[in-house]
Amino acid sequence: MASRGINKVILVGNLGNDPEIRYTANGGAIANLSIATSEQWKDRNSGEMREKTEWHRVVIFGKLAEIAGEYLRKGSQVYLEGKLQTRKWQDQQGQDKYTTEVIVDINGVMQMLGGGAGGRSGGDNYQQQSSQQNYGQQQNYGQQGQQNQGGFNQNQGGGQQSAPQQDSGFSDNFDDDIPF
Amino acid sequence: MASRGINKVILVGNLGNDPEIRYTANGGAIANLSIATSEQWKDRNSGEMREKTEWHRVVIFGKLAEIAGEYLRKGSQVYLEGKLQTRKWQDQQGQDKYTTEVIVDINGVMQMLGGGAGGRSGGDNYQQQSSQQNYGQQQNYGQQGQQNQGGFNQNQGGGQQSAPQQDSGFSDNFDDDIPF
Amino acid sequence: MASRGINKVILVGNLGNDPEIRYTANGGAIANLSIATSEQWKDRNSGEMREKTEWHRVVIFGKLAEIAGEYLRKGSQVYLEGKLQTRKWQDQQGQDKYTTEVIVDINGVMQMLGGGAGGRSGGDNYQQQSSQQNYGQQQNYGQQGQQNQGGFNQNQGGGQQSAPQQDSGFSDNFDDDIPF
Amino acid sequence: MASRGINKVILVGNLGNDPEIRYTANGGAIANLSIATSEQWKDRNSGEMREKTEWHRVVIFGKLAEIAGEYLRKGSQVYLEGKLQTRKWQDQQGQDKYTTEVIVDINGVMQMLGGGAGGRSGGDNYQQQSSQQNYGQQQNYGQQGQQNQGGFNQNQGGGQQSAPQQDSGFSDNFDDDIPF
DNA sequence: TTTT
DNA sequence: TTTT
Repeated sequence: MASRGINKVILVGNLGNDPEIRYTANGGAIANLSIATSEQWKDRNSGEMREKTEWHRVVIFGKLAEIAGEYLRKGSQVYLEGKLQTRKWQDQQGQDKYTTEVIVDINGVMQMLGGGAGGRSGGDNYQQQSSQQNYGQQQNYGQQGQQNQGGFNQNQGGGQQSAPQQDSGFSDNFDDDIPF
Repeated sequence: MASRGINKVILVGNLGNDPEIRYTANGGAIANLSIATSEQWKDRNSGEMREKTEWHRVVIFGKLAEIAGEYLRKGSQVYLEGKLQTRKWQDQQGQDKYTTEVIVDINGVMQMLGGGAGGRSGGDNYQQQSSQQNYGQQQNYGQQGQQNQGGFNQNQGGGQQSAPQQDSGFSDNFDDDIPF
Repeated sequence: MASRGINKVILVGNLGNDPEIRYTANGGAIANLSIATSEQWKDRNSGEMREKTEWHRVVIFGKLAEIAGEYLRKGSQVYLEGKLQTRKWQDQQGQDKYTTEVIVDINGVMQMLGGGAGGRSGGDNYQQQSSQQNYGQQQNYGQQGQQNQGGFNQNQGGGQQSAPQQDSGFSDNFDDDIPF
Repeated sequence: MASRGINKVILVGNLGNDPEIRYTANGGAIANLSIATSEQWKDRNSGEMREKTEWHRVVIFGKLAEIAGEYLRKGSQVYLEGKLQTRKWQDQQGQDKYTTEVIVDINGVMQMLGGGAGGRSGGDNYQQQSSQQNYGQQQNYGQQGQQNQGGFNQNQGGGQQSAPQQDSGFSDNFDDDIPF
């Protein structure tokens, strides 16, 4: 997982809608969130307060996606840490379009924050651990040996299926299942 | 304000106590916060969940300190962005002691988050300096106008006194007023 | 400048091209950068190393834009801190297009890093506004004149005492004082 | 690895000395770094430039520690991402002492940056992956005991399939594959 | 103790 | 289009 560069996004905002959850052929969860952050300032001419809201498209993978689907609702406040990714696609007219999203994958962080409309108050922070490229490796986490058994798979869900499934999902069916 | 290096801390946590507010001779506010962040994990041997709480000493200056004093309470959840700073001091026995704090000054960010015990739900994000007054400008950039006159002082409080006061406080009475 | 939410991007990457600099009618500088970050990983099936590069559109305002134009070149490595912003525009066919950019404005941070193709090694970190030590400078913000018209130029380089003083230091003596 | 709160430190700075590397009984590497970040500003009274350097104690675990030991030198510039941790200890007089460190563990990030005195220019970013299961371990680092004795070696280099495989890739072919 |  |  060596990389040249840092590509990090940190958002604290509220969901504009309930999360949209879908699954890859391999059972990996993917959650799409629309997150609002807003800024207010006093207009220098009118002296009135103005506000601008920025909407962020967030795509969450794996266990975090499941948690998002279960606990986040329209209005929920959430902390998210991910990376920027731009994907190209064609609309119905065959026109090239580009969409930039915040990807919260196995390296990302999600923390539910209190006070959202639909959210549970308080909230836990989940970190998927390990990195996107390591999927294959995570697969075996806790499978043998003593150490850390119960490590990843427990965090990630049931019977060490979760991460692996997801991984397969990503590598095998990525093109078909995920629209970016 | 050129600098070599980046020194940034980002915390999301809860106050262990009400903020302690004090003022410099020049009226600048200083807030001391004790912030808890905690981590949970499953012990690999026992399989039990374990938890560790880390306590952070946070020192906030200026307008943000005033806001902290007014709106944050024991239990409040808050987002903070500041920098690390270690100061040396002597205890009563003349022993050297070092304390590392997270400094949230004019470059820092504070955002109250919903759901804290004492906190107001929801919460606004305050950034001490500059900034958002200029957002309108960015949109208009190049359009001019007299915009943002009164910029900083408006952000910082009344009659452009705030930041200046604070500034004086820091430069003139720093040694006397602030114990680090 | 209260806001609900945090919208923060941190990038460390290399410029794909020389910065493109332009100026507003009021003399405010704007720099457009194309920044690459890349990830490498070992493919779990083939065992081969794979790499994916992400390109980021970065727009820098004000004094930082001037510094970028002067010191950054194709290949330079840079640390950037800004916010996400998506703008809508129409192409020649009148089709709606959306572009997401990383905005490095008066709240942003830029630090040149050593080792880039075109960059000088070493490098200083510039933060557009103030910092704790700059209190005195901020002091005068908005106090007189048409300051800050034209977006950033006044905050950052105009005739004021405050930030400008500091800025003058940078803009006037940059070549002499700063070794990169 | 659920947690309440975010505890994140981001540093870009230079090493004041060569890294100090040690190993746990289980072969896990631990690197201690002393990292400088500095700020400059123009004194508002004297008009002179002033500078303040902050020194950060950084403790790196696991594979990243090995890489630090191999590639970082006094003067090297590095990007680090970790968490704050304060530990209590007694000096020879039995006095309680507290030391706050930046912990770069399996959730941390390290990226070597170009231009350092001892560093090779360029540099790759390493992310250890995986997570908080290791927190308990960090407490024991170097002391051994049973838990995570060896710190990360199990996660990162022991007999497991998962992460270790990946790690092997890096440790075995590092010199050949990675050009820094 | 670094770096500029 | 960068970098390694």
